[in-house]
Amino acid sequence: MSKELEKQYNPKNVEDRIYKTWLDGKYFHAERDESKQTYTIVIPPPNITGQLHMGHALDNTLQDILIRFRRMQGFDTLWLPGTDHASIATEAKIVEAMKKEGLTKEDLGREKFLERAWDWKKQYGGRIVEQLKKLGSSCDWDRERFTLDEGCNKAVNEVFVRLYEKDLIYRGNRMVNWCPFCNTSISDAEVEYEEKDGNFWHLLYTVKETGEKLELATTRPETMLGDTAVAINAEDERYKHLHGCHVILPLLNKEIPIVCDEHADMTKGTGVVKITPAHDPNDFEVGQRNNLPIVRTFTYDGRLTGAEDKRIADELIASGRATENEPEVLDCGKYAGMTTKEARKAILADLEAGGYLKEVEPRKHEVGTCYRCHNTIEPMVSKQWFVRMVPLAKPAIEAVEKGETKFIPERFTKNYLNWMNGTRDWCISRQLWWGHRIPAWYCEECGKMTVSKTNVDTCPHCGSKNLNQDPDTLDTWFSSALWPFSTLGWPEETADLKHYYPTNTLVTGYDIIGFWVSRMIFSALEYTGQVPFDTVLIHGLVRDAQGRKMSKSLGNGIDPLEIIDQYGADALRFTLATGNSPGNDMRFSDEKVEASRNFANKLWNAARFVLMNLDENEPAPYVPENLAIEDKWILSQFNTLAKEVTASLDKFELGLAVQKLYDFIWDVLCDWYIELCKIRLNSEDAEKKATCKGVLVYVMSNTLKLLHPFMPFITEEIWQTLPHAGESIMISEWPKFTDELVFTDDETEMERIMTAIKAVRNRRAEMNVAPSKKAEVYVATSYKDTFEIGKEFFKRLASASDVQVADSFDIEGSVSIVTADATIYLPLAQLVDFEAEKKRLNKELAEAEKKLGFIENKLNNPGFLAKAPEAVIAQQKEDGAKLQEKIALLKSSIEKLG
RNA sequence: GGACGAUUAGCUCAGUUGGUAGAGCAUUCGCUUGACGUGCGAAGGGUCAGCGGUUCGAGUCCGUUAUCGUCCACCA
Repeated sequence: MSKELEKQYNPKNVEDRIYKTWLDGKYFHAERDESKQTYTIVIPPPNITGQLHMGHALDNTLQDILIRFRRMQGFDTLWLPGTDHASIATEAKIVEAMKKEGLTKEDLGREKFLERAWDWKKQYGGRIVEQLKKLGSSCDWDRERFTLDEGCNKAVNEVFVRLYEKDLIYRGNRMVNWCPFCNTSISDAEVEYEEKDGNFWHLLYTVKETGEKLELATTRPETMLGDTAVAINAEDERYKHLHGCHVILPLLNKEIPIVCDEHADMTKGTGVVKITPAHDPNDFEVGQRNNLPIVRTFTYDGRLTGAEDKRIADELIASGRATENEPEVLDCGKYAGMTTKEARKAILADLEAGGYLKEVEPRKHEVGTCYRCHNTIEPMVSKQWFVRMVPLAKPAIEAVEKGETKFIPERFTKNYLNWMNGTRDWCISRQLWWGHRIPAWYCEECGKMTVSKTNVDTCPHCGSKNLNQDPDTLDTWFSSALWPFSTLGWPEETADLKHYYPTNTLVTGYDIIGFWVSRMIFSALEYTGQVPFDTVLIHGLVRDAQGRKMSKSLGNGIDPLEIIDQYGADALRFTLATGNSPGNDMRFSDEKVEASRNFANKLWNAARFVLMNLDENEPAPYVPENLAIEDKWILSQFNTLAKEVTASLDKFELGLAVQKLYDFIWDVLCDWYIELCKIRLNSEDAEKKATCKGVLVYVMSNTLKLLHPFMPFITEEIWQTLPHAGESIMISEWPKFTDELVFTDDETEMERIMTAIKAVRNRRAEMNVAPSKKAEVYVATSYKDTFEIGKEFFKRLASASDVQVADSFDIEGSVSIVTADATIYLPLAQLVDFEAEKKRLNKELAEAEKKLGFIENKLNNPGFLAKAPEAVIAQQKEDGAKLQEKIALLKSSIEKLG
């Protein structure tokens, strides 16, 4: 025995050590090799605020499987890692930490705040990277990037300026989603709608000209101070007499017009809508169409505006520097300074007191909330930067329609196209400090704006030095959108960019197709003229055992690191890869990980068995001429496995690939081949022993290779102890299907023996015969040669004391077992109830005849014969013939019983 | 309101060119079998949600209904 393994696999003794050898060997590092085909994946950069969760574990397991597979296949592979600065999440964390010291952002100032943020990044930003390593991720860490590093920042500025110059980025007062809690605008994609209980408040506005009361409903009465019109539909017969009239806005006693607009739907409510252009997206549009003033009544921190707010706005307007759609601001008087919630209460009370509140109708409705803090979003007109989406979306839609980028599974294409087709201009400015600062400068002298890739200290319009850079930063997704090429050096024409771009596969969850995938695609097309990747592999969510989404608030998250600690990274990876089909959610449970751990242990012990049987100066490769039937059988099976696993991986069917490996290793290799090997290994025949060992080593080490992408640690550990050439399994050659290992006839013969053995075991178990009670076995068959070879197998695997093979036997009072190829007699007469035996055989006969009838029906069907493929017909004929043989044998057995 | 997904053994899920169904766990029976009890051998258990259609043949394709779920949508 040359080497010894422990009786149980202990991942803790293995994983960190192995990972270090991979790092030391530089196997993850991509060296550009022009002679090879490239395979590139860029990691979806995890947030630096993040801790590894199951979603990351799944996402990175899938990526690592693909990368390891292609690497072994000989591709020049690059898996490029990195992290995302996560502007809003990180900033919130830091603000929170400062709060404990009694500090605010403003106390510190921008520069000091950013210092803190970078310190925080240094301290915690690497945490998730270390956690990815625990999983076994084979990323090229030498190329690790950060969305806020110098290169990415350069790319961001380049893109911003180019888009600005093409008028695809603009600044203006538009309706945005404002989070008063995070104190920033967020994009449409970042709004989550939640159903909440609310009311329709039916209000009465008096018509100035006629004195009648006009009824209208609103879900947000607190916005009424900002109403600058009410709208009716021009076709609405009920209100035709009011065209051109006005209403008196309650509480303010302000006269506002009644306008006709398509937005007013005659079929809903009373057909009258109040219009608040500053605080409702629809109303903003109505205001635009009807030239209504925009009156802002909310501050950016979610309170009602007062005298000071009005003064600032008035000053701006007076200065002449206000831009298009600059809102006026109302001094809300007694309501000033109230939160919107307080204001709702106060305003409703006053409306009621004034007789303006007709009715309160309870109603559930969808309320927009901030994806981060889940507070209610206030729609607000605000001056922000936007990306003009329509011209950018068009090529991105076409590229996917043409199949330049494919989604797997295919159905997500529709999801993507819907998103792209419906998308509105993208609000990209954020009132945050942690992020890419907008490269625009405003001149205090002439008021003009300059957009530039580099710092501007002199105004190009007037020569003034009195310039201020825009204080806002860009949406985090703006930099992530450039990730596939900014990380490779773009806008420089770097060697990496030329070699590895466009990338191949993007692996991500369906939840960020809109946020991220779509933006990468249109960005890549715009700046690089190519799609960023050819395939998007979409996976689902990992849910808990009850099927609930894992979340912090529920506290039902399962920590992948704890699972790794308890069961090993391989078991975790195997669990995530197995039984999981693309795009579908999966449930995660300890039982599943246990099953994976058991599988690892099974493999480990199979390897132990092989090693126990090798001695110092072996291994010699097997000699093909000496191969036994079971050798040819396993080699042929392995050969098929290699073909199928490769095909499955090519098609991104990782779950199927892993299932095939599991079945092969457990059911074929361990349960049959290793058991059969014991016969020769325990014999004294040196040549047979050598052949057996040679085949064992061959099959074991090549199977390990196929399994390696899924379970990298254990396969490496075992492979290193087996005879091997090369430094590491992860850079060894991927097994290929080969004609030399096709042994169809031997497989067929082997199946005959196996079927018979299973039938004997089955009978013995039914009759409760202890395995220790050996019995003679008589095999009556026309395949005498085959069963002669199989004699020893029966002894080993079917508790046979001795085996006789002949054309037929005439044995009284024995159990008979019928397969398609043989009738087997067990002389266990004393255990047999012959009546029961007869019944059993008759039952079997009936089943066989039923099956045969079904097949014959098919074969007598002219339609089937004419249209079914030949292979299917041949198969049916063969099955039919087998059944006929079996039926004949059953009949004769029954006869013998009398 | 739209789109998509799920519905297969008690539970969790596979099933990819349409040929009457598989795994793991659970259950039952048996096993000190010299790799492994994180194991070995065996068994039971399914009109593949309902209905209709295409087809020689449908879990698989089409239509429809039901239940559950997800995403998207400006409905006062």
